[in-house]
Amino acid sequence: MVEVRSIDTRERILDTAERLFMAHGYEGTSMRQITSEAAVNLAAVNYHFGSKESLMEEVFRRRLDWLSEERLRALDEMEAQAGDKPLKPSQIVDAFFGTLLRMAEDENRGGMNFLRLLGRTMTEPSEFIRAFLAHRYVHVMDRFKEALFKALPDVPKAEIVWRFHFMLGATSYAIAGTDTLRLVTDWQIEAADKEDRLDRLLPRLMSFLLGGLRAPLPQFDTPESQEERAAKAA
Amino acid sequence: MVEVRSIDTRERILDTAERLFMAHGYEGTSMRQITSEAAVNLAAVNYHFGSKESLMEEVFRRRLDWLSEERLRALDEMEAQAGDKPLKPSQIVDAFFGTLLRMAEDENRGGMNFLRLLGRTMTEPSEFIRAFLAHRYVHVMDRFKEALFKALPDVPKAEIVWRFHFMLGATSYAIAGTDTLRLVTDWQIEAADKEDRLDRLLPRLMSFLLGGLRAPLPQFDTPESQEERAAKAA
DNA sequence: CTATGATTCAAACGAACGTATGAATCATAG
DNA sequence: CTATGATTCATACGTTCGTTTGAATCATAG
Repeated sequence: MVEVRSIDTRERILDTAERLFMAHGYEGTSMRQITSEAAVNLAAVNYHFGSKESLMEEVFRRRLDWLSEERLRALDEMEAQAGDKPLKPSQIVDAFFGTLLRMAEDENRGGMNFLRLLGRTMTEPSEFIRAFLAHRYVHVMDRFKEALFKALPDVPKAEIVWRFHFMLGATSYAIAGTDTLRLVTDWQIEAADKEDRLDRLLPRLMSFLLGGLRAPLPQFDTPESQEERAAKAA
Repeated sequence: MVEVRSIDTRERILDTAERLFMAHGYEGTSMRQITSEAAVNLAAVNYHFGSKESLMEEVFRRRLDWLSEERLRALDEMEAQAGDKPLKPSQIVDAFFGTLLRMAEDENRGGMNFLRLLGRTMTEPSEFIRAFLAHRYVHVMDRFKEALFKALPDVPKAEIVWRFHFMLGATSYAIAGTDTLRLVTDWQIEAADKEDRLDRLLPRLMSFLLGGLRAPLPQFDTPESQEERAAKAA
């Protein structure tokens, strides 16, 4: 067989790059940092991946290909069980965001580290990686969009797309989480250990996402009239 | 008077840096790009600001000092008018996030460009700028946290902090908006012009945020029991 | 054992980076 | 008009960047 030494090297590079890209960003991480911490030669990245950009793409591909399949599998199962009936919004949200967060519990699939890298990258201005993600996983987004359209037939499609977008943002921050949260508060929220925090994050986030997804529709007028509706709904 | 030529130079550098930091990130933007596009000498940044890091801090300080005052002023007015009674959550959310989005309509205060830079920076791993923001504006966050605690006395404080955090994330994505949204959908949401989109964004976001903020509390158990509650509440 | 292709290695490349320097140029006060 | 301090300028410094090269080393097939 070919590739005996190389598999270890490739994986070690990917693991290290994933960690450093998360900690310092793409531009802020140098090839020398990666290869040094991975204990491989400087030229190894270019040999195995071709370039720094291709390495970044592979870091994402390794995790997201699996995640996308899991998300679609979860959605397929639910739709098969529901038959003709539309899914509940909570099912769709769980298939998408729940599958993502449950991925964080599996250290072999990148754990929290990769999720935080993902969340940060979505807002980061790295043109090439955003273009890569957009083209490679657009079909997953489309499937979930369509599912939400069917589940919420009375809500304008534009509104659903926007709220899906808002949910992505909330989730991104939820994942980046512990660090950014210190910006909001210096007060110790919970002394619980990491496992516990992760267990509690999913229910917390799901409640928030579903509340936002099913909120009364905006009226596109003065804030006062919106306030009236909100007060009435409460 | 001193500083006649320098005021123009300073402002031109800040404007250009703001735009380029938004487009390519902090690490991805070079001093030579900034000074070249601002039509000033390469040494001008170090002369006027001392270093690239200090320039970045000034880019934020110039906008956020004003924004923080506006936010606190809005909150002060509402609390004065409410007397002893707690504010409505929608008022607090509008004072914080509404003030932010209305800032985007004022091109003299940075417009959408700065807001997108801000949103991206919150998830970006630039240690020094995150630390700067955390220390300089922590008192604003604390004021709004306390206001939410009073407005929602039955909701655990930890839950409020988390939901405030989720709201920040949703807003960050809402602002980054138009670009990232193409990742969610290639389909043309609205052909409306920029002004119109901005007008509609605030009501859309406010509905979502308030829906999330007032969602039923999570129970930290199985997803099934959460689904039951969600169905009952709908 | 030997040949072959895959992988690793040390070293170097040119380019771009942030910063520093000292002279030139400007605006203004006396 | 002249002196002074603020600002601009061209240029260079030392460092680090991503990438390339060609030889050395390895694992395996014949």
